[in-house]
This record gives sequence, structure tokens and C-alpha cells, in this order.
Amino acid sequence: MKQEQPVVSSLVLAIMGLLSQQPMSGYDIRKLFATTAMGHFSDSPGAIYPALKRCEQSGWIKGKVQNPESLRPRRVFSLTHPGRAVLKANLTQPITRDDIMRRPEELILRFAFIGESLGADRARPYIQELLREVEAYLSELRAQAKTNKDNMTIYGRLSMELGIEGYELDARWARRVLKELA
Amino acid sequence: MKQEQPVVSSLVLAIMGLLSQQPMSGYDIRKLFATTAMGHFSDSPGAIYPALKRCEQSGWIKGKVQNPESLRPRRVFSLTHPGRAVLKANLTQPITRDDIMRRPEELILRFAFIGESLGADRARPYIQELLREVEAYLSELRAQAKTNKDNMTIYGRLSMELGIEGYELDARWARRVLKELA
DNA sequence: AATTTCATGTAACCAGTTACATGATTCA
DNA sequence: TGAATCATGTAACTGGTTACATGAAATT
Repeated sequence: MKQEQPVVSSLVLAIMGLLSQQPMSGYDIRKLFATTAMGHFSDSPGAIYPALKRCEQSGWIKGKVQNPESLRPRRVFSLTHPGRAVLKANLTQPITRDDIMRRPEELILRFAFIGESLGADRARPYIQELLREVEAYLSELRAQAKTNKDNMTIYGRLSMELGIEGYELDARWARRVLKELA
Repeated sequence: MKQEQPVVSSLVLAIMGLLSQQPMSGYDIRKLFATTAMGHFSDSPGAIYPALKRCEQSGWIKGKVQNPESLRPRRVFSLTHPGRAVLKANLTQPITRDDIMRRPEELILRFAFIGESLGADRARPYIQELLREVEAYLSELRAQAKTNKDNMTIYGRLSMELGIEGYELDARWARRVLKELA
């Protein structure tokens, strides 16, 4: 029934998530990355066009030329059915400790795409899972801060505090989201 | 007078910052990455040992074998003088919008290393600069949220809110740091 | 006796960065 | 008319990931 789908990179996830909402060109994606809050993605053509090419070669997206007579025809991409399956599989992947520690922004991006493409019934359990994982990591971080507090400089302590408060913010946000989605 | 120094990657910055505090082996670094809050760095040997090799080839660090008779001798690295200069140059680089948007954790790491190796007199202006840049970006983000609030889904809005609150937390933290360092 | 930890490294692969290249169209 | 924007792409380089490999010492 459920096939194993490849794990895609943050960039590919972002591209496919955007294309799931509306077809767009590489240039459109670049502009979005350059001008909106999705700005932690590079808008460099050397990242985006090759990524689009790979996705197309994998059969996840399909480009359609809008102005065939032009020298540099604008190509508008949309998700294929297999592409939708890959996107969904990646969005609903379990949240790992590694995600929490190393790709927090990707987790928020996933939330937005889950909500927009799968609805609140999927977004809610996702946020519950996120909250659980964040709180588990938080208690580890707090324990670490406690045991290390004596052999830490003031700079180390302050940095650690910001890290902890960041995850505390995530947890509060997650609770707020659950309320708003109730 | 002031020479231009190469811009190093996050990983190399982290390694050199650690070595500036005390000499250690690749294995020590791996353990730190694997067990402490520096965990957003990969502890994979395939990342760390080649990075150490590159730094040594550039003359920024120097390894000293502790147990020469062993088959796999433990090599303890320390910063060289040129290495200190490279580290300092990288730590005191101006904070860019790109840093704020794409490498916030690196900015905090820089703060810790600046404090520990250059002292509070350097850490304070660094935090002031950080605060300025964060607030500048914050007002852009808020303006964006305002203009886009009508054509945004609830998921987009919630994600955006977390982003903004994250930077607000950074700003509050920066002000607290300035007080504590006063 | 078996497993975990200490300890260092390499090789193939892949994806992102930087820089380059092209050329039409629109705006100042 | 000159600059900015629209629009797509490639090539060389670099660095990180994954997986593999080795073997001693300490622990269970």
C-alpha cells in the first residue's frame, strides 16, 4: 500500500510545497525566496534551476512552456501525481530530534504546507507531535544547563539561555496554534 | 595593515573557536557536537576530519601526536598565530542581513567566541550591532506581514508570527545581554 | 566473550555557491 | 540611451553526507 518515498532536501521540499499551491516558474520561486520571509532559501539560479531539473527528471514536477516562440521561454511547473505523493510522504514524516536541533525552520515550513494542502485535521496532530518533541528536547537542554552552569562562562550561559528560550517560544507557539486550530 | 582574511564556514568557525579555548582532538570535537547544545553541527567524522585537515593545510591549526607508538595516534590540535588572526577576522566581520536570515545560530556562536576570546569590550558592540540589524529586519518583516495579511492562509500567518516572535526574542535577549555586560 | 567506547581516517556521491552567459522588455 | 527587470540556464568548485574501514582499550 504505502510505498517508501525518497527523503527530499529542504530546498526541494520548499519548491514542491510552493508548486502544490500554484504552478509557477523558476523565476517566480526565486522572487519569492528573495523578497518574502522564505528568505533563508537562496534565490541563486544555480540552486533553483538544477533543483527543478532534478525534480522534473524524477517525474515529480512537469514544466509547461508558456511562450514557445521566445528565445528563453518561460516554463511554468506544476506537481504531478507522483510528486504529490512524494510531497505528502515528506510532510508527514515523523519529527526527529535531528529535525528539532538542526532544521527548525523546515519544521515550520512543513506545518504551513501540511495545513494548506492536507488541512487542519493533519496540521493538529503534527503540531502535537512537534510540541512533544520540543518539550522532550527542552528538558534535556535544561538539565544540561544545570549540570554545566558552574564550568560555563557568562557568554556560554547567555548563549545557552537564548537557545532554551527559543524552544520555549516554539512550545508556547505550538499551544497557541492548537487553540486556534481547535 | 589589516589583511583580508578568508571567510570560513560555520563548521570551521566552530572548530577554530573551540580550539582557541583549548587544544583538542577531532574526537573531542565530535563528542562536543554529539552531546552538547552545539548539536546542530554534524558529529560525522566525514565532516570533521577533512575540515581539520584543510585548516591544518592552510596553516591555521597544528596537530600534535600524543601517543606516537600507537597505530591510530591521538592528534591534539591547537590554533597557530595565523589561525588566531583568521578566527578574529571572521568573528569581527560585520553582521549582514544574510547572516540574520540564514545563519542566526552562527551569530550566537560568534557572540560566545567573541566574548571568550576578545572580552566584553568587543562583545558589547557586537551585540549592539546585532540588535540594530535584528530590529531593522523586524520592521521589514512586520511591514510584510501587514501588507500580506489578507492574502495569507491561517497557516501562513501563524508561521510568520513565529518567525517574527523569534526575532523579537533575539532583540529582547540582546538588550538583556547589554545590561548583564554593562 | 561480546559489546561499547576510544580514535582516526577515506571514498563516492550529491547539492549548494559563485560566477558566468544570454538576450528581450520595460522604465527612467 | 542606459539601467533595471524578466527569464533561464551552465560550469567549476567546495564542502557535507553516508558508508566503509581499522583496531586498541575498557566495560559488561
